[in-house]
Amino acid sequence: MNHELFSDDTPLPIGDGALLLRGFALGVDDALLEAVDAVSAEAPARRLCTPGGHRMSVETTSCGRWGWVSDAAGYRYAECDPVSGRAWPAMPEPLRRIAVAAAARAGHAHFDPDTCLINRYAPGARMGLHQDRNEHDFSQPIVSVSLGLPIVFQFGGLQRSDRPQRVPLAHGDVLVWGGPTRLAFHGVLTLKAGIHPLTGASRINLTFRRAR
DNA sequence: CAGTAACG
DNA sequence: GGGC
Repeated sequence: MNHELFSDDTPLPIGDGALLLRGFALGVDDALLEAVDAVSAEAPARRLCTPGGHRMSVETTSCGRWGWVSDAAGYRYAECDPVSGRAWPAMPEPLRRIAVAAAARAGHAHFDPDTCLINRYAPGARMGLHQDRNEHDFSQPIVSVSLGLPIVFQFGGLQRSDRPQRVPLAHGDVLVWGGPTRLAFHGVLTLKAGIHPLTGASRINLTFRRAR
């Protein structure tokens, strides 16, 4: 029996222009987590507030030219970390490489991310349905890397009222969406408690985008 | 509404 | 768990 025939890396379509690359980051997971630790040492993750005044349940930091921030003034990209007043840490090469490779695998040959949002989920943390729409160029896709504990991703449509499909995500999975679904509503359900050998009691999500 | 609460 |  040739198992090569059955262990293919064919991207799984989850929508029009939206693909799940199962285990795509598995070979470089250690390097990614090491990079996340380095970024977090320079720009510690913190819980942001939404414009509506609610504290988000995830802990957020960023690297790259731009960092995603949210406060009473709204959602936006900032060149400096508002906590330190300094520029965000540079995007570590292992992070950039996996994002560019995943985008290419999904058919986006010229993805050039200038920001990586790092979200840490502890048990009980979640992310409600939302659109990534603070970027300037919607022709560039979104690349999302899952590390650590599994979670259920929700991928909806272009309207909040569209019922999202549920996609279980595991350590090493990578999602790429763009084109017709670039503005699709998405989120994740509440993280359940567990222990992952590499991340312990948490899940880490890396979201790569071209902000400008 | 990148949110919570209340309610079926 | 899903919609407002």
